[in-house]
Amino acid sequence: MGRTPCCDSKVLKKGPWTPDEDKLLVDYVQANGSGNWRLLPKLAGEARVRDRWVRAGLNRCGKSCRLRWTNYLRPDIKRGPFTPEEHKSILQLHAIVGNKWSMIAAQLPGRTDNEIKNYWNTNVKKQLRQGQAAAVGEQAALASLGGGAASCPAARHMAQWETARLEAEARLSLLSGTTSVATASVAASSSSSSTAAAGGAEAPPDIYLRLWNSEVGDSFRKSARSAAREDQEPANASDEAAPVSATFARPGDDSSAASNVTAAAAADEYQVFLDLAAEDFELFHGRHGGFPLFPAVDMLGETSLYTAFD
DNA sequence: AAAAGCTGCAACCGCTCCCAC
DNA sequence: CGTGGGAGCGGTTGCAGCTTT
Repeated sequence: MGRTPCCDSKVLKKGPWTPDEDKLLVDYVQANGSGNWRLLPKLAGEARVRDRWVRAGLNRCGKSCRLRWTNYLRPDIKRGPFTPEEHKSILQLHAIVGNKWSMIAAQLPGRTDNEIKNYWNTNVKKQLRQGQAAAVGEQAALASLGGGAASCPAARHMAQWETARLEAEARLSLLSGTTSVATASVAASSSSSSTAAAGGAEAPPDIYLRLWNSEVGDSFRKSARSAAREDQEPANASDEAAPVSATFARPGDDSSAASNVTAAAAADEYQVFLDLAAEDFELFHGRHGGFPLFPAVDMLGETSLYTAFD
């Protein structure tokens, strides 16, 4: 597009940061706050000059400064291995939002998106691969014995989650383009645009739509919006329809909708979700017994969506 | 003991989104 | 309304440390 580069890569330093550079960056951010990353290297250097320090300042791209600060130098970053609770949360959240690492990180205090991304790409994916390999071996063995089709619980689980998530997104998108999502998703789930899931006025709401209106969904929505934009957004429900996957700011998301769900019901739904994730956690730790096919969904009486995996 | 292979993580790259003009 | 620039995000890479042979 002919856009000018954000920095001169021939002049600016790349590669690992030195302790001196770290200190320059930390000193500057602590004194002036983060933001304006493009000017930060120059300003940080000038501050040093005024203080009569010898070094010439940060010879780094502002982008690199932002990355170093947010992923490594920020004082509230938690170091060390992920706890089982964090692991569980990552599985849950990834099932809902996919590779939206920043959104997942927003739910895990002290963890950065980069850290979670690395954790996913190394640990979780590795476990998934191992599960698939084990399933292939198991399937071959069973086939040689004339047994039935075997399956990898982990692989099936991921496919199920992903499919369900995509379906929920699709339904949300459809709903956002037609009528009030709040009414459709929370009150009765009887919208015709979600007939595949609900199938009738008496059918229970889709679990993801219900989840969306629980505290988890609320938390996501909060993290997805900047404070500034929240101030500017009108309180009514006439927002333009937007893709759910892009913003997680579901149109028509207002308090009247939330009022249709009692606090107790919301807590119950959240617990159902957590219980389901607890199954996942055991599964990823080598329990290759029977795989529960969306027990939470079954509890809600909605099974038709997911039977294709059987 | 040394070389080869593997793993995990920090950092970079390129793209998209958002906002100011 | 269109355009340019800044900020942020996700994907990818490179390297240091560890393990295996």
